[in-house]
Amino acid sequence: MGVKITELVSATRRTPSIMDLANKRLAIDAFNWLYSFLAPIRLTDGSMLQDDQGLATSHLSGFFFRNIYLLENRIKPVYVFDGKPSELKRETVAKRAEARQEANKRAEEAKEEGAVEEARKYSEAGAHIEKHMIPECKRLFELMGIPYVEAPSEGEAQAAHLVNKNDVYTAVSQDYDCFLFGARSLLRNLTQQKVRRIQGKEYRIEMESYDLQGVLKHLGISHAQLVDLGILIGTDFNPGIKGVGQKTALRYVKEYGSIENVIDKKPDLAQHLPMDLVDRVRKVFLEPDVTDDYEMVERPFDPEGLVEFLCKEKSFSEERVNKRIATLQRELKKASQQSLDSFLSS
DNA sequence: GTTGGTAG
DNA sequence: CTACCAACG
Repeated sequence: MGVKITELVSATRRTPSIMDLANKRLAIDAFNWLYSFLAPIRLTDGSMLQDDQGLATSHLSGFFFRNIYLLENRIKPVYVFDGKPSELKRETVAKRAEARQEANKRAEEAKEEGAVEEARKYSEAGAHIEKHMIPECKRLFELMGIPYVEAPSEGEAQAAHLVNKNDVYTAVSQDYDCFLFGARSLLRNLTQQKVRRIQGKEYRIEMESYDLQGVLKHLGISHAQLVDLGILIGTDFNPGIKGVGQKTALRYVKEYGSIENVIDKKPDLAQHLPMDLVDRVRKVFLEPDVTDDYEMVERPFDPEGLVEFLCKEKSFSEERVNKRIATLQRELKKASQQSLDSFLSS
């Protein structure tokens, strides 16, 4: 879910075009995107797409088509996988697992009653990563020539580390947690940009880019204070204080400077926020568990291997897969010809 | 989420 | 060419 600071950062939002990302390397939070595929990529009744052995394939569909789109635009993705979750996250993880199980139970009931829309709604809420999906995603990335990095712990922390080392141009995730981990820049909504018109007005889900310096300047606080603000609202590592949202948290942090001072002035908050927990969560964000032990190996794009994997093993339509690979290769050829032309004429 | 066919 | 919608595995 991530820390809820949408309202606080919205004023600093920029909306780049996909062309701005050409030839840029991007660190993508793999689990974040994986979840984002599992809810919507389903049949009408809410069941997942699956191979002939009954294993879900929605993750492969999502990543395959999304990656083709990125490569077509000459974007260089690097996926970052989560490692071992922090001990502090255990409660959050357990709570979410429970909510998903509950949703899946309701989905089953709805399916039995023939309530298709209900079934779909609850199935989406019950979406969860299955064990087999992660090695399958990695295999897909290898076949598409896309490197990936294993984070020691949080993927977002490692992605932030890659940006701050200038190994990538930006971190990509729907969550703002990257900022708590100190990422210089964050990109959201990296999907195909489609316009829809309602009563003559154009609406689209635009890409959003933010930079940490801009956010901090706008809010008038430091990075450490942003972390405290997050802790007051609640993060994946602590529940936050009931009744304290983004506006209030910002006011507290600006007025009192730190959580210690907030608690000093409002002692009744202390029971919701023990200082030993605060210090542990601060450490998660300010001294993140990251590694320099990675390499971003770019392999060749392997069309035959992709067809073998997706179509032969995972029941994808050969026509659809081949078609998309063909248009990608056509686009890349066109792009390289254009850059050669402009080189020769300059 | 993305594709691709169909209707306007 | 756009809008809409079923299908995708």
